[in-house]
Amino acid sequence: MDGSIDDKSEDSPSSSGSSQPQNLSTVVHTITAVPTAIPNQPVQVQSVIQPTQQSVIQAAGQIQTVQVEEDGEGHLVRTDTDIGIEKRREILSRRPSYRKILNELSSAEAPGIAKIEEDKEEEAAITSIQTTIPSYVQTSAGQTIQIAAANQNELTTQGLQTITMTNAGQGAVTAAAMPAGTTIVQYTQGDGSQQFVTVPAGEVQAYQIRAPSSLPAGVVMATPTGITSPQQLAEESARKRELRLMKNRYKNREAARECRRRKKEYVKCLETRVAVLEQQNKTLIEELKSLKELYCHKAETE
DNA sequence: CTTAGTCGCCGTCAAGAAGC
DNA sequence: GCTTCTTGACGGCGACTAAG
Repeated sequence: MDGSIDDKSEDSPSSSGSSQPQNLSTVVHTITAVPTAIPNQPVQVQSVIQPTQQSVIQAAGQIQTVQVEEDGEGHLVRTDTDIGIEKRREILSRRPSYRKILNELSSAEAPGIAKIEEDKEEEAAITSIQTTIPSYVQTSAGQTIQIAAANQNELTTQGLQTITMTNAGQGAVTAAAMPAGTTIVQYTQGDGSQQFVTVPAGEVQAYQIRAPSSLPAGVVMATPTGITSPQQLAEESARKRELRLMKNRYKNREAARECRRRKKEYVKCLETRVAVLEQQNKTLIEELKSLKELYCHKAETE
């Protein structure tokens, strides 16, 4: 069950994401779990959480204050059934991202925890495609052919220096989900990095290399010139679709990596918090013990 | 040595959220 | 409304380990 957390202790302002307690003393909070599948049903949860954790979830989900009453057995029961439930459920239908959670945690926490940086690696990401795709190409014993650019000015404005066409229609390429006979068009940029596009065999000479604005810098679409028949148009659109899918898959691969990294970081952060809290709990228990002893000793002497 | 089970990592897809 | 981002779920793969 995906539950929201609502603070029942003293000053729980649902409006403020900024007024977070800075000390890490243990506070008993009431967790009001809002069932997403069974609406308006009171739930009974009590737990001990930290102020920062509570503030995180408040900030992410903008939780409202809810009425909580104690039932006969000492459980805390949520009793409000009126406005805001739908909205809250809507808000909570998806948990906030790890990036948000961890950044909130970091801002509330001591400065030891680093924030998750925004992605500023767009260029690096595009560079890494060059290290991925060549593995399909280098294993083939393809014939390399130098071709001339159809529009030299256009190419030079894109920073291209050489264009190399690699005839790589062997098994290594077909294993990479490319049709047999597919030709890889490879070109080298000014910085020495390489890019690849796929072109069906037999159509190479009819192609003009261009760089459409919709693609990331450096990725080139190969567009056939003089296509007239519906079949060629269909092939062309299929090719474009495949290229788009390849691009999406690549981006998602990177995104999944990032997501896993953030998740790991988030879990690590939580584990650290658990360790800290356990230690604090220990200390507090010891403190309570010694105070009790002191009090008993004093009472005995009087 | 082989096999089965487990674990961690990865790529992909799909769905929802967020941005424009 | 469309595109991009984020993340859960799923399956595949390799490494490791214990049992036979």
